[in-house]
Amino acid sequence: MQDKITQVFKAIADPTRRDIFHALVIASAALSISQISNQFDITRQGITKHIKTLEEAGLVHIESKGRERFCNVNTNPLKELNKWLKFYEQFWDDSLEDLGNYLDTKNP
Amino acid sequence: MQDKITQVFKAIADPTRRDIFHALVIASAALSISQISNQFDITRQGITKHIKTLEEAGLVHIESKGRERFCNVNTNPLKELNKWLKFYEQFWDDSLEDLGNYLDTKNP
DNA sequence: TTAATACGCAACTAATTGGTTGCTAAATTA
DNA sequence: TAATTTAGCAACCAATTAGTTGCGTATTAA
Repeated sequence: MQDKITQVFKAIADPTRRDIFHALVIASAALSISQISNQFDITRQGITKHIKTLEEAGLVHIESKGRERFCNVNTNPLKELNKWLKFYEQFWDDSLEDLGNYLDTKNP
Repeated sequence: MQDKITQVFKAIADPTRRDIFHALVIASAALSISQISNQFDITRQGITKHIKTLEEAGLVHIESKGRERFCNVNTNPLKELNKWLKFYEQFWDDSLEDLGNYLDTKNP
């Protein structure tokens, strides 16, 4: 099994999954599998597989209600990616504004 | 062909490539293919393939000198990932994350 | 009670991935 | 000049991925 951060990176490395994830975030409500697949050109089963990947990365949490399964989004695992990126931020060659932001986070 | 941000996400989604990338960053000098492969347990050809992926994502730039090929790292493409994450930052929930950490320590 | 809906599971496929070995060519060193 | 080092290329392989179709089952609606 891969480590957590790899799971999250791989989950969002796929453009379709990023789209599903985004759809869930802007919906600001739990969406059923069918509701999601209606928005995409791939089959419901294809969506289910993507959802499972997102779920395993902790980006989606599923709640069953009757015959439906509602997908709740959770953006928190993205914090790990942010933390990973943070280290390399110091090597970006950038404008003074961004350097300022960096120094602010270093010296709050 | 995939779009740029997908290329960058996929490049760093692989743990070996993250390690190679990290090795290049902390080396703060260009490393040859052999110098890199000496640090890993996979073959030189394996490393070459990973380097190519990183190169196509813009995270590595190669400079030939004699029979050697030196890999220069470039962290700038990571800015795109940061920008992508930025949008979802507003949905992060600090208390839930703390609860998650708490549960992790309770159930390791 | 029957029909429709929402979904999971399994099997299958084609393409991609991460890795290997074997070979060749160019550049450097002895 | 001969041997060694650095590296690319091609072929191959096993595992994974992104997607499909077909079918069975539970839940809801008519």
